[in-house]
Amino acid sequence: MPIQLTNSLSGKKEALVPEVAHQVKMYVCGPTVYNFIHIGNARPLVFFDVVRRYLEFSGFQVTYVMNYTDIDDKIIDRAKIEKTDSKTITDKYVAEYEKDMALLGVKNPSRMPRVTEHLPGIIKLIERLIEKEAAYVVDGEVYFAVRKFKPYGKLSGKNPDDMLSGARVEVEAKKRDPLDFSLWKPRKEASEPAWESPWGLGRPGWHIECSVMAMEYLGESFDLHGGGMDLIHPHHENEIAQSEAATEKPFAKYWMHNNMLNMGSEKMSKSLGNILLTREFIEKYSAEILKFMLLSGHYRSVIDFSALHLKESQSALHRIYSTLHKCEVLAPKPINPDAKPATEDNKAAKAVQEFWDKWREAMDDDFNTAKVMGQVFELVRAINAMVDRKNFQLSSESHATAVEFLKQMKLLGGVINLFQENSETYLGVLKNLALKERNLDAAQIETLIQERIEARKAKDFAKSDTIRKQLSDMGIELKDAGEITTWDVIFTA
RNA sequence: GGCGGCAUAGCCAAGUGGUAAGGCAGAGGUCUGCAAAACCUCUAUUCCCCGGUUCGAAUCCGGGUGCCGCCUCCA
Repeated sequence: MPIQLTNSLSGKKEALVPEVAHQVKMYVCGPTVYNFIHIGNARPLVFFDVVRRYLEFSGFQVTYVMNYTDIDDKIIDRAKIEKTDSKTITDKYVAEYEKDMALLGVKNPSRMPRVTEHLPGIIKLIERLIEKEAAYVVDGEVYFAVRKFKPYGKLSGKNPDDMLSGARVEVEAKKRDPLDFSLWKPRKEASEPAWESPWGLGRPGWHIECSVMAMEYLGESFDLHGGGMDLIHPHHENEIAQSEAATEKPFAKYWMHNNMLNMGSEKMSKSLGNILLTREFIEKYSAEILKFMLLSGHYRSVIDFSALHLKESQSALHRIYSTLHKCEVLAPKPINPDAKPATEDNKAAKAVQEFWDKWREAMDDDFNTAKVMGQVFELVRAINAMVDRKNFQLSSESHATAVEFLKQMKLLGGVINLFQENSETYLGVLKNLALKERNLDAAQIETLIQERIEARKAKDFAKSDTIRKQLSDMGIELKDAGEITTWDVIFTA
């Protein structure tokens, strides 16, 4: 069964058949490097990394290109604010972006080219378009002639004739048609970064860079182009127009678009100001929860970010890690040769066995990570039923299941970029984050717990309960498993 | 105004013709000194509304309604 994906170009699910067998060439629009990224920006970063990982896992050799847009008005503005030059700004935020990628555990794309390194290619492509009369020059500015490219609108479904009515199309006297967009802009101020070109000093427009960099590293036709849904028009539509007008070949065969992340039922965006920085989120709640939230919904659905949603995700993810933890503890323990397998053992063994096919089937079907999460929880329940039953003894069967469970989860985790952490570490990190947030001290908690253990031994339950109440008021939850008492931090929204 | 997308329980969320996954929250039970955790059971006769196609629809078609996105920089 080949991998199916929803192609925005056709609006339908299609089988992924790359141009060259066993190789996928993919391009995803990267960041404009003038600021830290917010968690909405993290969505395509995390999702397309999963796409790449799953393709590689499925045996494809993937060439993954993600660009840095390091020429842009906002960069120039930012440089003014920080009283420095564009290069300093872009270098800084490229480094910060890479830090965020590392924190998210996102694999480095095969290439991360920058626009400033591709001026010759950009100029060459613009010249090619002018030769073909798909573009024209007016006073040092080069425009793409949208009407010359007949299929314009094939990705977004927008008809050029409809686009003018009621739309906010910028009317510029220099343009032959209001829909035409800029390929090359002349320099306005001496302080702006600018490059020599046949049309004078200036810089490239926004869209042309992606066409050039994609073609440079992937060829004039390649397999998969990704990005956020908000880029469909005009950015991706324009990429298609420029590229196909120049090469007269299909640009990308498949287009995939992730939906938005909303905050307060509006798109999270820098211009609206309703943002939460990826860095802040990770410091406060961990990267794991962010990834879990992003992958718990289908990539084509809107995710509404809220405190409640966050809390639910924390609890849910905690459940998975607790089960991983149980099995990690069990794995090195000696097997009881007298233990006989119980019904729960058989059920769990079967669940683990079937898991492998199930999650791959879900991933084959348009990268349905949300469905995979459901499957994970079903498996978790089966494992819990085995491990937590009364009089559990580690039979060779249950031991094998626990070990296989860990193995399968690591395998899946390697694909969806989750569950890679040692559960002890993960749960510990969560605790520390929560303690820090509440200004609590772990040593103090341990002391109280020790006192309670003593009280319980002495059957002084009144004192034991007082201490437990005291801890619960601090947001600490106790779990007694026989002689052993562990603790957790209660999540708050 | 045009073009996309979405609408499933208190909340989050899978499910594109065969009779509603999963998670969170809640209720009861097992376990426990009592709890918590875990497990078991329960919690949408019904999938925004109205028509239609079909033996059969949350799923397909037509018409509404509502929300989001894009048409300006945006993942």
